[in-house]
Amino acid sequence: MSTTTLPTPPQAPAAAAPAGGSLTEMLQMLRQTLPMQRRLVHAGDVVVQSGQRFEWLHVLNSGMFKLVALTADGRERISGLYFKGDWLGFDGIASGHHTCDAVAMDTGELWSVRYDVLLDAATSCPALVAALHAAMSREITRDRESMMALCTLPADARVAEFLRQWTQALEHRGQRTDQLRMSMTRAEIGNHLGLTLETVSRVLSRLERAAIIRFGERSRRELHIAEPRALARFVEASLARTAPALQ
Amino acid sequence: MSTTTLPTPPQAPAAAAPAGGSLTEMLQMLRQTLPMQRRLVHAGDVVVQSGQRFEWLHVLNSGMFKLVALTADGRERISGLYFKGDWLGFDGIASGHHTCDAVAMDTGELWSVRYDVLLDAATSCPALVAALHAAMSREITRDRESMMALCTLPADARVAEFLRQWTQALEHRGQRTDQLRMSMTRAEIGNHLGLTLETVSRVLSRLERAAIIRFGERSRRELHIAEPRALARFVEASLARTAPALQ
DNA sequence: CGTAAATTTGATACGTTTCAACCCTCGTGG
DNA sequence: CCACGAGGGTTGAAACGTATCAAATTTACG
Repeated sequence: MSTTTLPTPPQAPAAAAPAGGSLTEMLQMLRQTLPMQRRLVHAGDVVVQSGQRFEWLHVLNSGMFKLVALTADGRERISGLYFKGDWLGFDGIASGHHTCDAVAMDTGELWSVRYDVLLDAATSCPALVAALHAAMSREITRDRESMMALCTLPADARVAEFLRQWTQALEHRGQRTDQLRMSMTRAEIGNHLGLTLETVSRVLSRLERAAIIRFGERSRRELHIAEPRALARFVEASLARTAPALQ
Repeated sequence: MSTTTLPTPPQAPAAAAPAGGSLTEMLQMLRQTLPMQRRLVHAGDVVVQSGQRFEWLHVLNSGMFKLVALTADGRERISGLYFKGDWLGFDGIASGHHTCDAVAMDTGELWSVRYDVLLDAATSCPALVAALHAAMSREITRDRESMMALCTLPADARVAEFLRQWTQALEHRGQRTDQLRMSMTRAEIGNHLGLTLETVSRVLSRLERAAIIRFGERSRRELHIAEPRALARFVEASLARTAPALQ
């Protein structure tokens, strides 16, 4: 590596400060500085549609959304899950049109702002730019992390890692992580993970037998997770078993 | 191309206009409005390092880079390839630190600008914001598209789709698409695609037998692609064969 | 309640990995 | 000049994991 570090000026730039602050701070800041349209959504509501002209950005105040992408050959894939504080609509900025559907998975509240309005407001409020860029940056790193896990891991680890990322997302938002209400069917989970619904079902059963998850008494859509870290350990164990492969 | 029309009347938002204009226009605009540090890089140079404090954004003026991510358990994955006009470093904005290595794959020229300097300049130049947002948005959609292909497809289609995306990237940059100099080893390609190097090798041989690609006389690192669209057709054919599965 | 959808579980088929052998090219040094 | 070794690449046979197909069972919902 002939390239040494870049010429770094001595004074510490503000650029390196983690942008955006806490989640609730960001939401409060947005509400105070932007004319947001707030509305309630219900499971199944499509709030962004593929092909639609890009005009709005959306911020989730509550609820959960899935992003559904359509491949060239007509199959559709769930490319991500979104929670409180996440933004929707970034995909439209570059081309002027959206490339995915965003679908509500339960009732929630959505804040929407026109992109041009946001840009105007941003010129007089640097915190707004910081929040926007932080959100886009997070989206990039999050997608990347998700891809790493979902593309590489064997089925066991893939499902476990999916649950781990989910609980982690809840944890970051201060919500309880010892139980999950899965609003997705096994087929949807499989679709998202690149597995069949049967494999997902089998892995969940295996995770239950390993006492890492427990199903709700009422429904196997509810998961109890006594110790979220057990999921991470399970993923590592799967890798240690199967992957001497490096590089 | 309406790159400079940002503050707009409410009815017809410029937000929907494809931002950034052409690639050469964007590069020219950047050079004129920003104090960029230009430098040459060579194969193997690490221009961004994981863990490094975020301070700079980089724009590729020429050459090709790979982004290398490290998983929690120490494996490393090539999470993307970058070409002329692409930006590097967005992953650092949110957290203040980079999460990937960016490594040059051949000689090229890199333009670097401090993020805080860019933000300052952006307040007086809307086109700069537009270009930045467009680049981030493109990164999001590109990663997503790449994930769709690389996670879902069977090995044959995965390699073919990888080549297709590569030639498409070259096409968008006005470079010749009938031949590829693969600066990656089979192992690196496999690493990126989630396949073993043997499988990559087999698929490439199969693609040659199917007369979709031809190897260079000198080296099997050079590919001739008579008709890039044949790659797309091959991907579709693979899917038609294996995937009655929908939903 | 009754029916359709969702889920679980098993047996088998298929594709990819693994392991192994061999080839080729290139640079080095005897 | 040729022998040699290392790294990259190709190809084959067997092992493994997941998909597929096919039930049986449970759950959701009008």
